[in-house]
Amino acid sequence: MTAQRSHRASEGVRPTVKTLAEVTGYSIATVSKALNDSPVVTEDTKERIREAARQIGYSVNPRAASLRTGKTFHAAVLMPISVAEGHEWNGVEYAEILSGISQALEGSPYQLSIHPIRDAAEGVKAAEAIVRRGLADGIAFSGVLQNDPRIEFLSDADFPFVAMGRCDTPKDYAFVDIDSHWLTLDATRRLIAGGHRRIALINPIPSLAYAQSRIAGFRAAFAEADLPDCDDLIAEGDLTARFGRDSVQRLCGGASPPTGFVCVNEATTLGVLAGLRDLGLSAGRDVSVIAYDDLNVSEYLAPPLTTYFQPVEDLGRTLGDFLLRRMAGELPSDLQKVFRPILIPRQPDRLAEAGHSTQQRRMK
Amino acid sequence: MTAQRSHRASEGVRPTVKTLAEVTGYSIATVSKALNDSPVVTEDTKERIREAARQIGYSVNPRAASLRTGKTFHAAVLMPISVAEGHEWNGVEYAEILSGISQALEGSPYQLSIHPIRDAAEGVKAAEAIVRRGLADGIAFSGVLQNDPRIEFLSDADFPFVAMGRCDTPKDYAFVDIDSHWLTLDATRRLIAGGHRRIALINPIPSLAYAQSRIAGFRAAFAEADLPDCDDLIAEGDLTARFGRDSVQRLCGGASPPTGFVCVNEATTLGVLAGLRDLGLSAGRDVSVIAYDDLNVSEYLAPPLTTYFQPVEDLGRTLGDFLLRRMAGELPSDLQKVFRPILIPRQPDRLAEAGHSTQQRRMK
DNA sequence: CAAAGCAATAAAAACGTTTTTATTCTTCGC
DNA sequence: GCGAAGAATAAAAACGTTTTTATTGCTTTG
Repeated sequence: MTAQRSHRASEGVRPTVKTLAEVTGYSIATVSKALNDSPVVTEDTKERIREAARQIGYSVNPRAASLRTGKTFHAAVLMPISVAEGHEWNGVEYAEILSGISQALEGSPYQLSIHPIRDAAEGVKAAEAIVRRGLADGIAFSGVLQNDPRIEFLSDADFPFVAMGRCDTPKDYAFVDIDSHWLTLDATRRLIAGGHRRIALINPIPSLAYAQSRIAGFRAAFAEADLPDCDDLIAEGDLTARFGRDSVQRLCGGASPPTGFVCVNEATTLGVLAGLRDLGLSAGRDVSVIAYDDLNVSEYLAPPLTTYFQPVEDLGRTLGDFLLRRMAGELPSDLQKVFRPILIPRQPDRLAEAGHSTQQRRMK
Repeated sequence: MTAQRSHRASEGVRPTVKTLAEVTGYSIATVSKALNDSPVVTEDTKERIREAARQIGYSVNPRAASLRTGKTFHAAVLMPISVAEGHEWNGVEYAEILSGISQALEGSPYQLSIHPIRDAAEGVKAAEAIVRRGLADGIAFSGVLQNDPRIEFLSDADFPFVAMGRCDTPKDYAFVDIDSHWLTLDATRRLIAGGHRRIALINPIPSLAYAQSRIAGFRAAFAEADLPDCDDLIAEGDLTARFGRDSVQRLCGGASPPTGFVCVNEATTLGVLAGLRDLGLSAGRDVSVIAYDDLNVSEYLAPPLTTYFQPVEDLGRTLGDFLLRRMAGELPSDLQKVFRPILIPRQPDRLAEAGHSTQQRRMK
């Protein structure tokens, strides 16, 4: 009738349960029950009604059903929107996460809706709005902080959610995560085994929960080898290429510069490589760089890098699966999974011999 | 009452217009009209009712309103989900697009919901479902084909939509796009001016509308310089790094290999650089490579590349803005915008002197 | 000063479901 | 053969809005 829905008028009015009732001769109550596979209606009539529904192309109006049942059939994702200035690539492959979640939701009656947030604080506000206004039946989010207010709030509200990332809250919540502690432990071990003693850790901002796991793993590697730690070589910042480049600049300007780097994502790794080139250093020859990939990119870098690879889409798929199950009432304690990335070695990652040492290169 | 909404029980029942009516002493009709700023209710009562709404934290139930009005207050995005195998990065920064759209929708009553699709055909099915089942009030999508069935369908259904990309349909539809013709024309010109005569165009699959624009611009540059075309040096494929690398391999194996490359996105460019290295060739010395960036990445490549840069987030923001306006009834002809990327020169892009020629390098 | 007009608000209907309650019709036990 | 039980279906209420129609109480006007 209005301009907005003129498209409906052109193809006749949309069929409802009432239409279906008239067509089949049953009451709308029976029709509704039949379509919802209620046990009180006989199999024969169910089949007849379903057939008629197919015939006239009936599909339920989700908002009407929602009004009655209170369920929204929407799953919300709190998606960080870019804040890095100058359109710096921060490499967070949210498209992959969303793709994974979508795949999990496919076939379910749930729609995916996204709520943009700039930081965790906005995340709480978004979550509150979703719960209060009944915008969705469950929430997914990533970038878990050490004390994440979203986890606090949603746990207390007893609202279904799944987080990508762990933190040490007493609440038992559903999550998927990457084994960051193992990752940096293993990567640092590898470099130590290669003869490196001064190793840099390129890390995200410390408020993120996994940043702490990475630091712990990093430290553990030195501790178990009875070596002095390299806490002075931990760089923390946003995950842009610029941050990677700047970190190299800063770290290599110190008295005892690193010979090895443990990186955090594709964008920063790209920046680290660029930073090394700035100094006339070459990864694989003068220094060793180990990457972490959400995407499959390190193979194409110059040089191709040893990397820990975990397709983030897989995490997304599990996240979506967990969210469905959480919304169906499963307990958080049954919905927790930690992924261990696979190591793809592409470099020996050994300390360069003296002739090519970092210190000498830096002189020129 | 049910387990699913136990979180509501804990914080009391959610206020409705009825609550608000009881609290203020007005009827629910007046309350509703007041909240919708109807001219028939006096300013005094409006203010009183609004104040009460604030007091008790009332917010409208969108699904109830939707049921009555027929509007859904959802904007749908058809998002391609990854199909490239082996988790190859295809560089389509959908997160940026979504971020842009979100920003445009912020402050409006519209929610963003995403519908995963694998190709344009699935896109039509998704669009049909959205229209038929009334899942959203408008649709946005990208990856426009030469004869895009989604445009055909949605135009005919008179359903609001905005596309990212143009095609030469007779329908007048709303779109945002990048000036691909100009881009490849300008890039090829630049290489020709630098002395290059054999230039490769790394292109997406030909069914995409912008693939044809790119080819046309590419050809135009040779035509205006009165030079033989390089149609034999057009590579077409999915936009992965692998495709870039493989294309270099194939093109440089020919009788008259390219000395210059016009690339299509970050991932392919990365692949092209890797492919060149495979052959012992170096971009900037032996051959010239010009990139196109959605993200700001080319600065960090080895070597930093001349690039045409267009932040895709800006396109997304305009797309979202157009979609809002289209849903509000504005005409498609007023909602069309073409973005021209900016050139960021980082290399001279001149043909290498004989001593470093491509042919010689390839011998070793 | 009574009828008409108008401004403000209230009542009621409608949107399309689901669910609770009511009705009909068979069947069965005694 | 009659009441009760039970199976199948129908009727009605409810979800929370918006919108159409109705009511009330003033003002205005001839």
